[in-house]
Amino acid sequence: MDNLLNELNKSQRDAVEFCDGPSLIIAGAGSGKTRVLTHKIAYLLEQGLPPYYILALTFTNKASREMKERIAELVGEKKARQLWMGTFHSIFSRILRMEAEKIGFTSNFTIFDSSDSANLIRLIIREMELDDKIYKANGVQNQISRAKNGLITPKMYANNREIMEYDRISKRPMLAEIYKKYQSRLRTSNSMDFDDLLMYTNILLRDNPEVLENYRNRFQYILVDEYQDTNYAQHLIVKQLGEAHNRVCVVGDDAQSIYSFRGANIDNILNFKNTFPNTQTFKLEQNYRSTQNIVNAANSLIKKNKEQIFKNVFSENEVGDKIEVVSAFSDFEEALIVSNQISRLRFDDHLSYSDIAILYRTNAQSRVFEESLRKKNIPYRIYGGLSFYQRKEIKDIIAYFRLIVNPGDEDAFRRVINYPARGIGNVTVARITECAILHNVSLWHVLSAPLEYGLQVNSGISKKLSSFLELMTEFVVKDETLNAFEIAQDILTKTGIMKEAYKDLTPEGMSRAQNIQELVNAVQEFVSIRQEEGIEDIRLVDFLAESSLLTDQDMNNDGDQEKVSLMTVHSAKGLEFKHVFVVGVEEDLFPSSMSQNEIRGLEEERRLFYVAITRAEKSCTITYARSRFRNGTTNSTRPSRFLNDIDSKYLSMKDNSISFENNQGSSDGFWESMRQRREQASKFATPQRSNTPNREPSVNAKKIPVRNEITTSLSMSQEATMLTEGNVIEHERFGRGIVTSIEQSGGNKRAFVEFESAGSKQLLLKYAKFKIVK
DNA sequence: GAAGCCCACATTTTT
DNA sequence: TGTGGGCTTC
Repeated sequence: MDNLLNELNKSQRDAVEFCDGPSLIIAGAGSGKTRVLTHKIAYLLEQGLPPYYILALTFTNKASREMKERIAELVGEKKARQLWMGTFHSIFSRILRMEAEKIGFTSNFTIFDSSDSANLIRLIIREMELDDKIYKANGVQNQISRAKNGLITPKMYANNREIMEYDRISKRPMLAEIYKKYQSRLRTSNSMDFDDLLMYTNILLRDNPEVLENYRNRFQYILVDEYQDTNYAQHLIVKQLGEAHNRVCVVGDDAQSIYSFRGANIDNILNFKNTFPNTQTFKLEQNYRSTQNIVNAANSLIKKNKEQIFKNVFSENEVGDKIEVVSAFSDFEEALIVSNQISRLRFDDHLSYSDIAILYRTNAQSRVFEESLRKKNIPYRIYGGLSFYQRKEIKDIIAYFRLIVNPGDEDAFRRVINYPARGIGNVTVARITECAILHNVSLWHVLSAPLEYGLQVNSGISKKLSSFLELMTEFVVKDETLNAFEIAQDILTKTGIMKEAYKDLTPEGMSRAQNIQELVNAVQEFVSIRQEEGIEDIRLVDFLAESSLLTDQDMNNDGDQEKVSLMTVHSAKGLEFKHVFVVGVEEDLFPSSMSQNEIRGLEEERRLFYVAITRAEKSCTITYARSRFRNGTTNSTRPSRFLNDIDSKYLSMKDNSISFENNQGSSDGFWESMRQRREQASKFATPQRSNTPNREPSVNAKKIPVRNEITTSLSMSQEATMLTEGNVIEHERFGRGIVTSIEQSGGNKRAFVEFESAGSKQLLLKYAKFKIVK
């Protein structure tokens, strides 16, 4: 245990050791927040608290995975695995599945992602014959989401005079009705959207005291990461579960709260002390990540915000270079300057490409950088954009999975019924929908008993419908016995999707086929990982439950390759790079024009800028352009007010002719800045080298190499039969490890292996993929 | 039912 | 500019 605490500084140790009441850990950027959380959990375990009594909540799967791994290193794989650790959404969807009947769902409910729910909302707006210029699907979705995050049910919405008045004034009086219909359609579908997972958890805990009591007792210690990003629904869950025993520890940094547009409420962290009386506050103020200059510059910026918890973040690292501020003539030149400087950083400062990031405010800005990087043969990777699970071909296949697991799923039904084309058109689907709404049943019900629900279609269509029903029923039946991988393969062949995908030889078609193959691989991997761990019965429903909460960030991002990272500032949160370029730092872009109306919006933008700068370890360059191509036209732009917020002693501004007050600037100033800009550009220019490594331009889309087909054989391999205690093996995923014991139970032979890097695992030998090394 | 055309539109997006 | 949705046409 000494060991455990010795790795921490004084304030980190204090935070870890305090376990007997509510605590709030304000963790400045780069102050070792994850370290504290993981060590705290390890400390609790060493104090004798069983792992299954600890609830640890994060916002991303990635964060929870990383934390689990680090805890496993401290206390061993077995204990780490027994923790209740995951994202809010995954933990509570698990609980909701167990308690589904109590809230009128069944445990196989499916989850609508944002585009699924936008589709349904769009459909409802059309069915209600409302003007979709006034009722825009995205806007309505946002409004509904905000209501749900605030735990306002459709009924409460309609009964809330203030909201109704607001909707009336903003000429959207039917919002309450749309919300009501949307929610009832989801229910008929036995489906929930992301926000429902939190809202229904609250409803479950509110209406079922015995359930609340049960989980209150179970979760004897609750930890929450990134508390500044919680919304009301999440806050209330933590409050309800935590207030019985009061052992709640939340970690966060109010200065990094950047998700208010998703319902995050910074007040949750600002007022945490009021929610849990006698809260002990700990502040982690030493930044281990960045140079003094970067930390000081960021401090001087964030000081301009009114609403914040006082803290004094400092660095004892080297002083470091000043932040360089570079002005470019246009967005194209900005990209050129940045890519030139990247070459210089690599060849002169010996940075690896993966040490470098380009951060921007909006995704649309990535394009010019892509082009200039490609021209210079600099490998890069773009984060964000369309994620794997959002691609049409993937969504369509997942829709089959969803419909089989949960035939009520309306969105899945719509996607699948005419894919691949089987002659069932919109008119027919509309008729089915009508019947379904009339009888308040799912589309699937109508399909299964068309006569009973009075579905009027001609005999040709009727035949097509019944053969579709037959096909789906076959899958549903098979799903009872086949595992997820087997049924997935069956679906792809029986529907002809696979055949069709491989027929298309256009580049897009081939990329689609590759994505489908990748999905198949993902299902296979999902099954085989669990089989190796000794779980035998892995169903489609399990795959779906997990994959519907995954995002692109969770996919194995083909290693830490030598690539420059391009991403929005939002998605850079939590990451760090040796050198960071913050680009497009202009008025109306950063801060965004949309968020300048209210002070709170502007403060959030400033926090966002703070997040951007504090990603940098060694050095940081801020760039802005004087003109920018946006939405089809070129506009002149001015430097961001945020540049003025940073104390100039931490900046090296090459272009001192810029006047922040005077937007236009004198023509002298303009030409002066042009001249300096030229100097700047030539300073960064590196002569083109013919022997640039990594010639291959990196591909923007996430194309994951197709793995070789792995044949899953059910009999043990030669290797497996020969395996004995003391053998060293090389496992496909876990790497090298030594066999500590072999156990025979039932028909299954298991090996307990201590891996060099992956920790101790037990492998079921008939599935495990490895080679004996000695 | 599918392709093609036109039009409106355009932050950020952990789940 | 470039994308996605909806409408029209064959």
